[in-house]
Amino acid sequence: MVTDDAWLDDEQLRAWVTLMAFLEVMPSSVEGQLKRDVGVNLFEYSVLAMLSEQVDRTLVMSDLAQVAFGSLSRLSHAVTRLERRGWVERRAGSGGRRHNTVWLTDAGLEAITDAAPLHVAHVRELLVAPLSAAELATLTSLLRRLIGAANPALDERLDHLVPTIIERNLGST
Amino acid sequence: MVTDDAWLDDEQLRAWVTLMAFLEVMPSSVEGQLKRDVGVNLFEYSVLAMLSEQVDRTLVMSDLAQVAFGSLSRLSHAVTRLERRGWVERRAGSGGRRHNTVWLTDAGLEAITDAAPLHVAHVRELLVAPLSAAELATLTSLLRRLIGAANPALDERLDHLVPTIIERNLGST
DNA sequence: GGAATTGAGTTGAGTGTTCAACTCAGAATA
DNA sequence: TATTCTGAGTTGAACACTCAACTCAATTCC
Repeated sequence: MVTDDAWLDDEQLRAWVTLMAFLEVMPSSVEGQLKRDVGVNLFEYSVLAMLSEQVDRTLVMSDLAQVAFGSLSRLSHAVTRLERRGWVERRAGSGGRRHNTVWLTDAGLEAITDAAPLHVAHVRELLVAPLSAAELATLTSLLRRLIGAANPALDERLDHLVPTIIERNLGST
Repeated sequence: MVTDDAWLDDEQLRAWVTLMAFLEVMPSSVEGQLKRDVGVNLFEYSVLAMLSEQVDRTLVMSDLAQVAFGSLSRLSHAVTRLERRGWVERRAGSGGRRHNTVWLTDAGLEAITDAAPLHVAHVRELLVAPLSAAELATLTSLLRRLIGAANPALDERLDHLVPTIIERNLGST
């Protein structure tokens, strides 16, 4: 049984079921908090957050899609929604019309500034508080391994992305 | 900085970004495999799988919703779709009309039987292969802690659910 | 310098999920 | 026995995401 390559043993099945539950519960908790407190979904929040960390509050569409972990199409729809609220604006990109950029408006900056502490508090409850520092580091490295198996391209991009986000973030504290 | 309760330190932020990426990549990989190979989404697959592990291939709607980690509404819509394919049927529940049950048809059993090996192979690649047995156990317990923080009710249900699924599953090998 | 190609971004249709409103049967209360 | 209440399930509208088709500008290639 244990050596049966076609099925999963107890421990593997336990892991899989737990992961299923995790994938169900984690996003819905985060989305719930953001919907209630800010009125945006997680992806829209990421878009606003990534823009706010930029000195000129501006990012090229395709770059923004990468750092927010979404497709270009998804971003385009999201930007349309955020535009309707007056939180971002589309602008012709510098250096030719080949690139479109998104700019975070003053209202958008205010929105994300108000939202961030609430969101961070929730993240602390959800991810930081339940685990010790060592456990958190362990979790991060295990998740990275799984990301690598599922999507090597994204995994490699994370090598650059994560330090970038962390570095930018230091300026905001 | 490190003691600032309003923000996240580097390691915490790294963990959060990694988790965001993980929540993006993991479901889409699983959904992709199922869509391609079986033509169902993950939730529909779970519904079929949970029914197939039942001796009478039948489950009450609300119980099925629990074990497949979805809301009753979501399940109702999913059952409608699966019904259209002839893979499940709604039946009046035993003992009064208070409970509706879902029954896995022969065609549905065949579909899940064909699908399972492909799905399991993908799970092995995604979750089992990249980690050692010890790491997998560690991951499971860390995820459980996070589930507990996000949704204590589900966490408690998992205490009963996981052994039940594992036990049923033993019969199918 | 015209034609095909490529890359960035948009759009609309189709699909699945959520949310709130609804139905309906069985229990409880009077 | 009528009335209210509760729990299970369904339904439809609103919304977000995906996917494929499309536009348009910049490049490349004869």
